Amino acid sequence: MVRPSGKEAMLDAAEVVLTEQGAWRLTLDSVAEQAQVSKGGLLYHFPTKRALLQAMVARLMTHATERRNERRGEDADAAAILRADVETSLLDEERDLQLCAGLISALANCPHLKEPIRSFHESRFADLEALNIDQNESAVLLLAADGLMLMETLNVSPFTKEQRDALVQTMLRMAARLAEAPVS
Amino acid sequence: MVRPSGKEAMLDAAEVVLTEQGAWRLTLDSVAEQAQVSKGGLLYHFPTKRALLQAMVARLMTHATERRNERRGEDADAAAILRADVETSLLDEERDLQLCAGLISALANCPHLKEPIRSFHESRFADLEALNIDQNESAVLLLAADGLMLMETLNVSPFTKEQRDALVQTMLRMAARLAEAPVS
DNA sequence: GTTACTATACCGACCAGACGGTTTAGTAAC
DNA sequence: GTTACTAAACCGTCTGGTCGGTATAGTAAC
Repeated sequence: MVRPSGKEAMLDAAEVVLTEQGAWRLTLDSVAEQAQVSKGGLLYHFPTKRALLQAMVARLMTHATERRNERRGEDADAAAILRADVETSLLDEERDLQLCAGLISALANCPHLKEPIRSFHESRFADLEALNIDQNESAVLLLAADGLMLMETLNVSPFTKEQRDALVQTMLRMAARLAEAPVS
Repeated sequence: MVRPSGKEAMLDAAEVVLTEQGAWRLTLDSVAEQAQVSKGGLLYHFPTKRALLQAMVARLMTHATERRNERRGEDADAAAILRADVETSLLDEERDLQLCAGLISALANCPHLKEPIRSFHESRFADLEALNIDQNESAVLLLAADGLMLMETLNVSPFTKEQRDALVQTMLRMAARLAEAPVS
């Protein structure tokens, strides 16, 4: 039987456990079970739990960056980029929300593992500088999208579906307005 | 000696542990130690850990609501209310940030304990309805403040101090503009 | 004023289970 | 022989929770 270097499969399994069972059940045993691998096999590739978490964050941020770049396209103008960034923040799939929620608590006690996440956001906001639009107001708009996403992730969003839809429409309208306005 | 009904002192202790040691160290033992009480004494007042968490959330939300109402004052106009809400979101004390971060992970695995938090936010946004300003744009502004706060809480904020200051100024400027603009 | 009882508040030893991690012995493909 | 595992026992630690007991204060009959 061909072994496709089970590392990726193990990371997949860890994501499944994280989304379906939460951060408190993300144990070496449960990840190994989900990956249909022995605990020893798991620890062969990730010598500590921290190493596993680190690899998970790295892969997730790589994927997030790829997805963002996809959605932006190649030669997009300011309006398209702003809109893409707002839309990318507003994770629509339940799985992504749960994954994000899981990550937040899984990484709560090892702050320096969150550096890739911080740096991901840094590049997001840095990209606004090249855009000939009001950077601060644009950043506020992106922050609002992030805020809504985080509230939903943490399950404390107070909005009904209708209210949420209206908010998203408003954000997209504001994005268009910002892209057209002159730099202040 | 007057007995101050140790319950409040125990909740104080739990907050200290949460801010200073994080959610993973928020154990019955460490709370009892911090409160200078035996574990049995702690469990006498809070029969389960969940009950302790619930009491913590309840007290924190009560305090948060009080603080928000204080900052708003009595007969504030739309501009003052918007500004107060933005400023209240942007927790400036390190302790509040850590407390919030701790809560987030402490409550990660018991979602229904977060209902008081959701309801706190609900009332925040519902108050915008009485204000004769654009509700959606105002909500977007508040969300941006929440987004910045949550990023700082989760320790993934990509902004320098100068960038953050500029963002806050921009939010306050947007608040003033919104309060003056007619309802769309 | 002693005895009997109750309620409140608390102590601290103990327990069963889970967890991260180690170790050992073995397998099987290349 | 190296790489990539399996299987299972095991260790030390920590955790939430239980349980029997204790200290103090108050009540009230006698």
